[in-house]
Amino acid sequence: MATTPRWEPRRLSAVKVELPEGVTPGGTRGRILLGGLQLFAELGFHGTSIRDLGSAAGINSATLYAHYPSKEHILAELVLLGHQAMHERLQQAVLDAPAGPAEQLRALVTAHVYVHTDFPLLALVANAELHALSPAQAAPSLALREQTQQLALGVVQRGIDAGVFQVPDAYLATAAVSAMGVRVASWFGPDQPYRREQIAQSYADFALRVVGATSPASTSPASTSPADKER
Amino acid sequence: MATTPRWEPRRLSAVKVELPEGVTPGGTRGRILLGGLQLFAELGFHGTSIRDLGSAAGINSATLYAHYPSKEHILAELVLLGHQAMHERLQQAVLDAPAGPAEQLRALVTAHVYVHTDFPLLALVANAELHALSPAQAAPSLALREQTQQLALGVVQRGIDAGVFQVPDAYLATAAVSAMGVRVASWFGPDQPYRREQIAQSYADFALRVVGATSPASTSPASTSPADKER
DNA sequence: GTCTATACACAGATAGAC
DNA sequence: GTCTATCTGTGTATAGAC
Repeated sequence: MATTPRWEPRRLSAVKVELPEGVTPGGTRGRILLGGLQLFAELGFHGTSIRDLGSAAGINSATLYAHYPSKEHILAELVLLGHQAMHERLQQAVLDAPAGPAEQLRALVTAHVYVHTDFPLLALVANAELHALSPAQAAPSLALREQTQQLALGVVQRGIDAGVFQVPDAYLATAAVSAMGVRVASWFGPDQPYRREQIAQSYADFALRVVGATSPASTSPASTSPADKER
Repeated sequence: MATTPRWEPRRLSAVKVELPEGVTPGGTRGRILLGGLQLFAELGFHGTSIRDLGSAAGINSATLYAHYPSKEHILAELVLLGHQAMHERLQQAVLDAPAGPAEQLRALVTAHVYVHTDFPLLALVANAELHALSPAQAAPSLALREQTQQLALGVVQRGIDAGVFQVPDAYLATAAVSAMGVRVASWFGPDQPYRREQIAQSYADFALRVVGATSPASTSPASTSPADKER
């Protein structure tokens, strides 16, 4: 058999297909982008054909080329949007937070979780399909990623330097905290019992515990319980 | 341009391409499996052609079909090997550990990190390419995955029930701890300054902090620093 | 901008000789 | 088991009419 039927199990729950406010282009270009978001998240870049993309956007595959010069350009735009949204929100979170390292880390992790709960498809595509881009197309996103990582690393390092975080290595702690949030995009959805606020608060508590925050800026040492338990 | 040249940036550091002891078949079949491990990790299942697989194994692409009935079967074997290795090692770690929840969680996280540092390619393929398998081919791996998750969840829950873990929700804590280890496969390699033992110990410390272990079974509250710092 | 039609490289897989 | 040669569908992308 030479064909590849589409029996692949869904990679994500039934999540709303949407992009951050104000960045979705209007008209056909917007529909192409949203279709690409869903398909790339579900089947991967190489698993998605331009005919798939055309169908999802309600147009013939040839019409795609009136809007994007290649399939790769569609992915590149999505990956960049994802990295921009991440960087903007984390940077704003730190800017809006009180001055202490604990408060800033809490703000950072909260925003990190929210990006992954609010735009799980975009986060997944930006992370998992970045490797399918050419170096030139990936470069802007990689630069943003580096900046975002430095932002988080800086918060942790300043907490250590100030003596309010008790953790031997800033990088390992940052990597661990970052990993927690990234993974949320893989399981968050309407078919599980946790609300976004609850996950964000719990994960912020976890992060402060990981870095060994002496007087955690937590609302309570235990947060809340899930809306309903079925796990 | 209708062709797709292979300029994709590498998804992983230059890691040794190997499978757990005793599971690599001999001869050509083994070379096919190892070649598939490298290629699927680097380019993804859909990004790898059967001609790529043949070249990597040093044979003609047609010869593949004397060993596997389809390209998908090669991936299926790799994904299953990955899930088996994970489940066996985590189960053994818990069995070998002292009885307390803190000691068991430490053993679990240590083993979890080691699987990801010792077989990062296999862990990546098992996690990231599982979705490319048909439901029938994915089923055994999904069953193992479920068992492994229950193993970890059980350790955390027993710690909570025994009153030695102080965390409001077992599932969120387990998901967070699991995420930390999974991500290690994406950055561990010879080009970074951390040794596997150091990561494992730090992450076990992090895990005990996340669950709020009262008297942590840690060797020290601070573990060690990296061999050399360049992060 | 959108379509139909099509070009042409490559995909997975098979036939049959050795 | 391994090869050469080949089948056939699908891939990305383009040409040209409307």
